[in-house]
Amino acid sequence: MSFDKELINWYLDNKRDLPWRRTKDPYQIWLSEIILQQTRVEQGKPYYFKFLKAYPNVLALANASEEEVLKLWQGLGYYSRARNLHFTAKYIAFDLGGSFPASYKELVKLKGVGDYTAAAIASICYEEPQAAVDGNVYRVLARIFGIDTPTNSSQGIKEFRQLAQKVINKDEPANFNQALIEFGSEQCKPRRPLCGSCPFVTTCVAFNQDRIGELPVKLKKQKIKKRHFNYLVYISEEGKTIMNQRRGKGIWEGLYEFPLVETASEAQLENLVADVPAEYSVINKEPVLYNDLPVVHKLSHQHIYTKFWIVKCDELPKEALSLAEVNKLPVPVLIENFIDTFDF
DNA sequence: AAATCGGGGAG
DNA sequence: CTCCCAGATTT
Repeated sequence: MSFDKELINWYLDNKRDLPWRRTKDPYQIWLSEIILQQTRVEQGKPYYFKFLKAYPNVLALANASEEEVLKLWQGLGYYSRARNLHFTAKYIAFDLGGSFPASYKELVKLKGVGDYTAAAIASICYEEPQAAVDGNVYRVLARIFGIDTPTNSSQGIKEFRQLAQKVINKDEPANFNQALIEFGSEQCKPRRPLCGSCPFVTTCVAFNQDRIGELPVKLKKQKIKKRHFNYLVYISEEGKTIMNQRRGKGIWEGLYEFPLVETASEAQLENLVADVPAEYSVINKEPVLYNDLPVVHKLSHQHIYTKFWIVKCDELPKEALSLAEVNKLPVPVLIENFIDTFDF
């Protein structure tokens, strides 16, 4: 039997009952695909339910505020996804009259929708034969067809997409694409794949050449940078504090945090006070270090060593917020964890 | 072409 | 600890 039909048969016998597999509504498929970018299914599920409940359709999402969307996205990471999701919802609702783009060519123009996501939506919702190549697909194709081009190189991206496009089943691209992804996730797993029950074991190049552990090939990852964050947690007598929104490029764009003083190395009280910006001159008492050991917040490309400094003061500017107001703001997990453990 | 952007689970 | 997850965008 041909590769595509064998794969689809495997899928029909083994596919999981996932919530977004019960619909072909482009809004719901789009939402699920954005949430699942670089995100495990089990991590994304609760967010999919939350978003669908809060925003049942694209107009509801379009009518929300960006801050509200970011708050719902809090904890999922890669927050540009949430901002692009909201931007695109407004574009579809208000500029396209609420009707979703219905082809790969149009879908890929949407902000936050790249090659993979456009192909996924086009195939699942409209049965357009466009290969959706994600991390799972790279792994399956690299092993079965014995391809050692690095999957994250320009060559590899082009080569794997061409191969996927060549072997796709054009009669049922929705099933084929999801089958390839599901197969990579559940059968041809990164470590210890289930070769003993694999329908392609006789033809799989990697298995027959004993190269399962070598494929797929990925280029080395970048070095992790260390950063030192000092958060000034102001507390007024009426229990209010100061929060700022992160602007510009960089991590956590659009999220809120306490006034931040970043230092080149771990700060001590003496060199910290000298670095406190003038706009926080309301300080009338010295910062008191809350955590003796810096909290290490580990991201995929940087480690953030964090010290929280408590600054008790008589009064704060009008923009100071109560704890109830703080809890409505979207914040990074690092800040959320602090707020949860600190007794205001 | 390479860097950047989160957080968490698995081994 | 390392790897990687239903990738996209910017530099």
